[in-house]
Amino acid sequence: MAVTLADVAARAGVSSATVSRVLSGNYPVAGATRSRVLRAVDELEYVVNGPASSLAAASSDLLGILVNDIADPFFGIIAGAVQGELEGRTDGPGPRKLAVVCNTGGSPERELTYLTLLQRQRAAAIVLTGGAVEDPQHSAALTTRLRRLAAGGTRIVLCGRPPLDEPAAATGTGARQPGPPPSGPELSGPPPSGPVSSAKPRSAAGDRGPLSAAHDGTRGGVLTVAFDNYGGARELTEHLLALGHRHIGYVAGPAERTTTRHRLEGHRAALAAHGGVTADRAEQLTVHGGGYDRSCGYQGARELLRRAPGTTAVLAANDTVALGVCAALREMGLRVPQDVSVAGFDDLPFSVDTSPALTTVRLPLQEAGARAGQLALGTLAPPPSGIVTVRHELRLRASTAPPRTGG
Amino acid sequence: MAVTLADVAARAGVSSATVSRVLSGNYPVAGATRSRVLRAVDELEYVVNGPASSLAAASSDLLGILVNDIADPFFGIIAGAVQGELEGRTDGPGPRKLAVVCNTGGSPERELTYLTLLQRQRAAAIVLTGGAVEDPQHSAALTTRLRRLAAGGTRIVLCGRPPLDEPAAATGTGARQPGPPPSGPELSGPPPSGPVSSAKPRSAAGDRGPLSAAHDGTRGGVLTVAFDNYGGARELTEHLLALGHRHIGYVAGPAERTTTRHRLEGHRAALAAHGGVTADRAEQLTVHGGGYDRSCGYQGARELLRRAPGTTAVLAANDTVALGVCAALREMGLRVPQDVSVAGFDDLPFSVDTSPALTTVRLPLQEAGARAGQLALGTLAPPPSGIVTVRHELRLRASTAPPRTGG
DNA sequence: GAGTGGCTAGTAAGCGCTTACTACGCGCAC
DNA sequence: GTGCGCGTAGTAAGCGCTTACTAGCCACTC
Repeated sequence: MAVTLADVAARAGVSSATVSRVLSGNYPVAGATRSRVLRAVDELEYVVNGPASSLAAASSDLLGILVNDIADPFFGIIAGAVQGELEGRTDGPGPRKLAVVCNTGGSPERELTYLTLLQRQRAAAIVLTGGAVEDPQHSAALTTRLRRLAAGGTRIVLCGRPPLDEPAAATGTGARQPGPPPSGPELSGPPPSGPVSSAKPRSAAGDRGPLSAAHDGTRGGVLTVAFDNYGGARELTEHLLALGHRHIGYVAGPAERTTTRHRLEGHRAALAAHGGVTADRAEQLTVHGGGYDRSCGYQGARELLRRAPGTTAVLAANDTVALGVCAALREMGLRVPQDVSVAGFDDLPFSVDTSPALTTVRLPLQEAGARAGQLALGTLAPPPSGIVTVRHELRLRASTAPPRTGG
Repeated sequence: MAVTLADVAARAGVSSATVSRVLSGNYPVAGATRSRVLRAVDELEYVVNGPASSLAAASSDLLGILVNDIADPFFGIIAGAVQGELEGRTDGPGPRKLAVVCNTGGSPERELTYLTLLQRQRAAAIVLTGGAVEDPQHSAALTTRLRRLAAGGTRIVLCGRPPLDEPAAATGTGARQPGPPPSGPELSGPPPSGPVSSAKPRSAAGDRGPLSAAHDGTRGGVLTVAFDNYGGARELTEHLLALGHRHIGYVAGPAERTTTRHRLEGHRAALAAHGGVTADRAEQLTVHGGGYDRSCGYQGARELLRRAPGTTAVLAANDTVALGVCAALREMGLRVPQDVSVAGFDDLPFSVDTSPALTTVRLPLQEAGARAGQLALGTLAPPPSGIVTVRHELRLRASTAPPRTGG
């Protein structure tokens, strides 16, 4: 049924080895022979058998991308950018590598399951995007898993989640570590090595054998493209404080996610630095949602305003959540920003078009995805630290304004 | 380095055939043996070699999904739903099949390229989502290609694009065929077979040999989950007409897409049926954008209002475009809906939260994706026609209202 | 007590491709 | 003229898994 290499070889009057060489182009073949082969390929409409090829060559041209929610543009943009990089590398006619996008739904089990599936396919690289779940047991399992994959030659890139050695991921205790006070939002700054996890108990699961030195970068060869969620949130809160707000609510994402934690910690840090708000009060003004979607924002805002009717500003876990917050406020008869200011995070495409336009923190998702793709492909040499940090940027728009009364 | 079947077999004291059987579970193995094998698998952390397995079994567990824009929630939702179906089939621990999401960016060439890539991987099924490009040459090439893949045993499902036999896809002439006047928006109506392409020139490319009867369904085994873009747009326009609007602008999507054409034709049909608007006028009030994104809506609205300042309502190609339209109107000092009514299409999650909330046509993307996934997996028996049509539903919200003056 | 059939498990032949190794032919230097 | 080396192309040994076929074992039956 299917046309094989041998068929093409017969038609071109050469051996199958020659055909293989022509197609992979990694061996000198005389011009005449080459074109004869190519013609035969064309005439027979031959399409390489990927599995056979992967088996023989012990490698595949699959690249896995794990996302928490494929319907969320946040991930769509990143995934699209990663794929864009695959196309750049046109080793022949069109892209050679294929991206496998896996929707984990934020579930640790599925994350692990997909990792296995990808490993089974012998994926050449895997990019894990978005916040990680902070369950210590899962973190340990995941870390071990990723390290082993990396040691086995699979390129692993984390995009938008903390590097593997980050305290919360490598520590066995259940206690939450303080957020990372990044040295700055700059591109590929030096690793914040110093104060990080001094008493690190070498991860819970048995670390069998010395993880052979992987391609490059430290941290067992697991590369990272990091967002400065902490810094972004802090700046955003500082903006609100500067406007005069003192009753700032926070509708956070799911409690056990790194992204949630870092943003929240940045927020709290700004509050603490300013001094006008007690930790207790800040705690009271924080509501955790079950996800990063619109309805969480809606419910979160209602809960928040019930707890603290005097709230004059609401920070949302991200732009989508902010949308829900706005809807709830509007429904309660509160105007944005006259009665309550609202700010999001991420600066998704729609955020500039909401009314009022949303104040938010722009994360260069496109760029982050591209970088992650390059790291995964080996196109971009990773910095010594193995960590590339991308810039964020405050986007001040119409949804935030000074509070009506002085605060 | 890698653990193989043989290693597991040795450890369990059985032959590799037995291990294979335990893992695939398609052959009786004594309980004791099975558990011994399973333990060995566990201890060795064995992960099947997918390529080898696919090669030997002449099948793979990859399912391809082609989308026009992965950053667009429209596609994200569909893709997510398709993947959801894969997980349902837990033949073992977790999902067995893997979804490969390919971002074509709406480019015909890339569509073909990805098809080749998927064919190379011997994907078990391929789902093509979203509107198709109507270039006759490309259509012919695509049709031939899909038919051949289907004949070769790959399940092909079109989701949100017309069935293969639809006039514009099978005709060699450049002339645009009239839009499909669907019998109704009901689930799996009979195929509108009759009047379709009588003088069909058997497609441009050489149709070698009789396409062997594929699994099921007509149309060469290519299944379809269809949206009634035509009907939805017509109803939406009827709604506007009923409100009293007579100057209805249309900011359409890219001209050469089936989705664009069908929606536009539905719109025009409503106008024609109503009688109050001439075809010329309708033509004048139509602006084509270069894509389905926000900026196209923004520019389109500006262009439209320049051409026809008296416009009292604007229909957008989809919700995202509608967002851009609203932004442009707002910028021009026009209020929605007091000065100009705006309506979208698709009913994406954010549409209920815009302000004003967007009137639109709800497309059950989730359901469509799920059905497409089921068809691709063979879980859902396709109707005789091979076409499943999903319901749409008008969502009347705050962005549409009667025009200020009587029209 | 030999025959029969139902379970299990092993044997081994590929699946289609890659690639180390080998073979051939020809020009050039000695 | 012989030898060497380079540029090409063929040979064939796997890659790790699936599966048809075969074989052993045991409980029954006639």
